[in-house]
Amino acid sequence: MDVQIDLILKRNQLSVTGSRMKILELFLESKGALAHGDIEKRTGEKFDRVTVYRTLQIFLEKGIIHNIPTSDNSVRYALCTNDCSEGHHHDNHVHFVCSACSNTTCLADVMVPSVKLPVGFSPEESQMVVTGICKDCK
Amino acid sequence: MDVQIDLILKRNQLSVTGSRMKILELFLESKGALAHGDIEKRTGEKFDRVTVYRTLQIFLEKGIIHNIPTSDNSVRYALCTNDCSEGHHHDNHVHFVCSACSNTTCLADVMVPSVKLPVGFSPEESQMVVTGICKDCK
DNA sequence: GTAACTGCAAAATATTTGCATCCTT
DNA sequence: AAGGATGCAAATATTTTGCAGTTAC
Repeated sequence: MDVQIDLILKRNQLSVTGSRMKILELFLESKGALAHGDIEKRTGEKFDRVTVYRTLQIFLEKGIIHNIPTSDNSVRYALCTNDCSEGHHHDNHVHFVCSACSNTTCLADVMVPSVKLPVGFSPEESQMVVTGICKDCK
Repeated sequence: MDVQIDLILKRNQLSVTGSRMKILELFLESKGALAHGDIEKRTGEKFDRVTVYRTLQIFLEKGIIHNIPTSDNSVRYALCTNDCSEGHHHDNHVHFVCSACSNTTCLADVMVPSVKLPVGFSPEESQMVVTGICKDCK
């Protein structure tokens, strides 16, 4: 059991339970984003589907993970960077979706550029998704 | 009945039917993006749910509409600009999602900036979504 | 007239809710 | 011990599929 996992959960006033540790571990060790289905598969079908839903839900609320935009109808989640706090996310890097393997990668070093909006629009958050071929499918 | 609607359908080798005309009309008159649910509501519940699914599906295939990324789990569609052709979309403007009214607006004049990707990644398409307060909710 | 489109029924999936039980604190 | 988390069952919601009847061309 990783100390880091323990810490993250406690910092967010969450009980440290098996499913939460396991799911959080998954996020920590996977570079990219996970869909609900990925989690069910990769945890080895150990948890109830409902538990996964509820765990993702509460991680989202606590700001441990955020969901990233996708064009298909899948919902994907990724770990927030350290400075995310409850209800206030700062995940300003670009996400890359591979059209071959359909994995989503966080390009942590590529910041989302800011754009000039028409008058009347006030931005709160920007997200950017680039589709293409990732380095593993090259 | 609008000539434009007729033209768009014929140009894409689609039969001109009531539901297609109506749904296409909805897209033409709404500035922003529509979710499946919006379409069911705004057409006045006239069409079968399945027809809406199938119509969106074929519009998507033909390149009449494209889907835009969202962070919540909704799937939204917007009209393609004129130069979209089958399987090859050029919809390079930014989309704006209002966190108050939750409408999605196409910012046709704001292009998606290009970013430099890490080595190994080849981009095919970029999409950008800005969340905030739109000019109507100001 | 023929091929394509629609609507209905139903299947397959996905998500949410309630509640009794179990586990963390 | 108490409150929260889990798992099961079941209620909802969403999307897909098959097929017979209807419509556009």
